[in-house]
Amino acid sequence: MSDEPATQSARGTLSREKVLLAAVAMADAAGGAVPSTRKLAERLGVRAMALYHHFKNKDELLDGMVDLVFAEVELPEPGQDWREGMRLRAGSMRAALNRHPWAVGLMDSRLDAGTATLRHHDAVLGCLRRDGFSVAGAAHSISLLDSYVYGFAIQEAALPFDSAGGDDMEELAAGIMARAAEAFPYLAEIAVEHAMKPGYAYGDEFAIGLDLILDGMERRREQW
Amino acid sequence: MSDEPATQSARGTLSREKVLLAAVAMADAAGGAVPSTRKLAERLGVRAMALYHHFKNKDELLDGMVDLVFAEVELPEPGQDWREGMRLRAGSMRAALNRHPWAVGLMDSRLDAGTATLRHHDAVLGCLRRDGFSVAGAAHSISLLDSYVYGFAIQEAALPFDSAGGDDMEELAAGIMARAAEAFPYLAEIAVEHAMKPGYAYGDEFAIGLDLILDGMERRREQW
DNA sequence: CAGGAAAACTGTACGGTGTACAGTACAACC
DNA sequence: GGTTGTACTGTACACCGTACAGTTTTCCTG
Repeated sequence: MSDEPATQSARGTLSREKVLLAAVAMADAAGGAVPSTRKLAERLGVRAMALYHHFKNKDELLDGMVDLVFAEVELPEPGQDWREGMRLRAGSMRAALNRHPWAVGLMDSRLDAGTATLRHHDAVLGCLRRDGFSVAGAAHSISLLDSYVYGFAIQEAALPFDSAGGDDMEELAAGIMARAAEAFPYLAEIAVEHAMKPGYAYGDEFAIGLDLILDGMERRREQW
Repeated sequence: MSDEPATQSARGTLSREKVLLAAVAMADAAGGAVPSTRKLAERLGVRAMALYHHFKNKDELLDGMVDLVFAEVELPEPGQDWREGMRLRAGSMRAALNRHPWAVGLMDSRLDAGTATLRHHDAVLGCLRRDGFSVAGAAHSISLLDSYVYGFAIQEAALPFDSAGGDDMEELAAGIMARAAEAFPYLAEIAVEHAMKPGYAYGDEFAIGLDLILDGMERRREQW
């Protein structure tokens, strides 16, 4: 609706990068949904099929979008202590997945890693290897850390309320618990005594779990 | 194609449970994709719109499918040691997500937990609470364990080769590394010295990470 | 047993999706 | 200045979820 190509040609208006940036912006705005090819094209002032000159198919476009998310993640700097480096990049990765929640649902079906993704993993591996982790130890560490970060992002995305806190949740918990009554006593307990407490925010759990993992890595660093 | 309703009515052929079982079976068979309403209906000898008498919309059907996956997970038994209970249910959950890989991609958008899901979480919480974890400690533990299991399942699902091992991967790693050349030295190192070793299977990482987490929980059990 | 209401199905249709295929117009090069 | 390749457009297809309006069949009630 914005700027139609009218009858003129729109040659030169498109490029891989411009398409990806627009797609990410639209997905962010839409909350959790990747735009359709037609909507994306319209935003770019172009017809849907024009996209297929820059991407083999939609899946390749999704690959590119996910790679853009990885490109946003802060990587550990060369001289940095492994523990601080891991904490920073885990937090940065989580933040990126919170900014782009649509990426979480895409990750399980992405087969081709982009170059930003490869650079990301290479940097993380390097930080560990340079600080005394063996090859196997670094592999264990990355599998564990990535699983934790992705899984935490899934759970935050699935939360029906804002994980930063607020009292939207009290009514929700109350509703669930009313339905489930006393059939699930431990769930009721945790809802009442933990999640409904004033200062509660699920997002705070991230650092707690991450610290446990980093402690365990520290302890195993030499033996792995 | 199998048994069309011809001209007669197909009354009584449907029920929530039958629909869900068929949907899960079809999704499993298809690998990673949930069936369309039409395909699902055809398999049940019914027309697509008949499904909407048992489910408000497709999302509610997906909720039910995910709940069925949770129902398959073995729960810790009442008298069981927390550590053994957690290990068993984590392994069982991972196995269920491997059997039903389509569920992994659904989890980030499920807002309404089914009763099997609630029972699942209640049982896990109970196992921890009965063995000395505080309410907060149990909350930390569950957040961490669930994140790890879901995240690991994501990574297994995203793997372009079978995580149980095999040499499909050598060619793949070779291909990637040929493209990436020496731009990613640490990635190259881990590919050659770790992932391409004869006995390697990514799935083995699961137990290693899980043990680290359980150790950390043990250490924090009293102080949390 | 009659009749009417509720429940479980069918038929059709609408707007949306990804994308195959065949133009068409412009840019660049011999 | 013609040829060739590239980047776009137009049209069309099969498929998707589902709204809405029948059509049966069953079951409850008088």
